Amino acid sequence: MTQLHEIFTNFLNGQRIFKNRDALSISFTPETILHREKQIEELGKILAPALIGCKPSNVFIYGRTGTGKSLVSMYVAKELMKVSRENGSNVKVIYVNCKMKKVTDTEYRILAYILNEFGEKVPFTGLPTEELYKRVVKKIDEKEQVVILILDEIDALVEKVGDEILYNITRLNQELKKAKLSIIGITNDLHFITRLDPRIKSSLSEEELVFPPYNANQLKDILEQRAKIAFHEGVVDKAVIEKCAAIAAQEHGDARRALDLLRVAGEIAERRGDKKVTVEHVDMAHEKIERDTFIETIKHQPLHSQLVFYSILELLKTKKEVTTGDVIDFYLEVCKKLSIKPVTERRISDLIAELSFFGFIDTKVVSKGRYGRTRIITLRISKEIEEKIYSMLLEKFY
DNA sequence: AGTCCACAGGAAGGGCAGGCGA
DNA sequence: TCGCCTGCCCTTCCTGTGGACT
Repeated sequence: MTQLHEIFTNFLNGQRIFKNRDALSISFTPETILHREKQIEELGKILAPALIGCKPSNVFIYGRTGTGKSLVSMYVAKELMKVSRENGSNVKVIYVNCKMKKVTDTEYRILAYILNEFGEKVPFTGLPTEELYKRVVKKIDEKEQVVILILDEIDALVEKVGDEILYNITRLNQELKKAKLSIIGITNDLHFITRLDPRIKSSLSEEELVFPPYNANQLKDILEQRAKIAFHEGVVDKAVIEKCAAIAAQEHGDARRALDLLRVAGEIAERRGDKKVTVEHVDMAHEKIERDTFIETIKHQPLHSQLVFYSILELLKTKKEVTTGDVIDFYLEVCKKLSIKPVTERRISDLIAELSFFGFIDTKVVSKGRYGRTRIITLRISKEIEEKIYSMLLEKFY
C-alpha cells in the first residue's frame, strides 16, 4: 500500500518534469528549424517551380543520421503544400520511409504505399509489379498536378532490391501527360550515389544538398529550443543541456542522439521522483542508452557469435587479455559441453572481427615471432555492461 | 638469411529458411 | 500454391605476414 502510494506520489512529482515529452521525439517538427536555414532555403528554391505547375529538379540529399534531413524535407514539403493550397495550385507530397519493414521495403510495397496515399487500395501481393506502375501513372496523371515523392533512407531500399527501382521511378515522368513527378532521395550513406548506375545517378541527382553534422554549440541551441517545450520551467540546468550536446557532438553531431539523451535523462529523473534533471541523470542516461544498445545487439547476434563472446568474457575473468587461439580452445570446450556443433576456425575469426566492429572488444594483431601471429583481445565495454551481458548469456546457455 | 609458427583474412561457393510475386 | 530468389550463416581452400628462433 505504502509502496504504491510512493509510486503514485513520485509520478505526480514527475509530472513537474515533463510538460510535453513529444518535443524530444524524432517525429516532432518545431516551429523554427535551427541551423538549417541554408538547406531550407536551397530546397525551397529548388521546389518552388512546383507552385506554377513546373517540374522541380530531382534532389538528392545526404548527411549523417540526426542532421535534420528528414525534418527539413518534411518541413519544406508541408510549407509548399500550404502555399499551394493558398494560391490554388496543385502540389502533392508523398513521403515514404523506405526502411519500414513489411510496408515499404520492396518495389511492390512502395508502389502499393504510393497508391494508398492516393486513396487506392491494392492487394498486398498478387498483381504484377508492371501493373502497379501503370496504376501509379494513371493515378498521378488524373489531373494537372505536381507530385513530389520523398524517398527517405533510399539506400536501404537499393541495398535490398537493387537500383533498378530508381530507374523505373525516374522514368515514370516520361509517361505522364498532365502531371509531373519529382523525386527527393534521402540517404545517410555518403558514398551511396557513387555506387549508382550512371544513368540513374544523373537523373536522380539533378540537384544535391549536403547536411553537415551539427557542432556542440548548434546542438546546444537545438536542445534548448526543445527543452523549453518539453520540460517545465527551471527543471533543466544549463549544464545538463551542455553535457547532452557535448556527448552527441562527440558522436558525429547526431541531434537525434542528443534529444534521446535529454529525454532519457528526464525520464530517469521522473522515475526517481527527483524535481530537477541533473548532470548525473545525463550520465545515467548515457550509460543506459549504451547498455541497451549493446544488449540488444548481442541478443540479435547468431548463436555462435554469442558463444564466442561468452568464451571471451569467461576467459577475461582470469586473464587480462586473450588471443584468438585461447578463444577457439575455450569455445570448442563450451560447444562440447552443450553438444552444439562448432563452426570452423575461419568463421570464429570473422565472428571475433564482428564483435570488434560492434565495439564489444578491442583487437590488435600482434606477431609473437616464432610463436605466430594472433589477435590480442581486450574488453571495451564497462564492467556493468559486461556483467549484464555475461549473466544474460550464462542464463541462455546453462 | 632463412624458416616457420599461428594465425589473419580474401575468394568462392554451399545450403537452408523465409520471403516474394505470379 | 509453388517455383524462384535472396540473405544469412557457414565451409573450404587458399595466400599473406611479423618477427623470434636457428
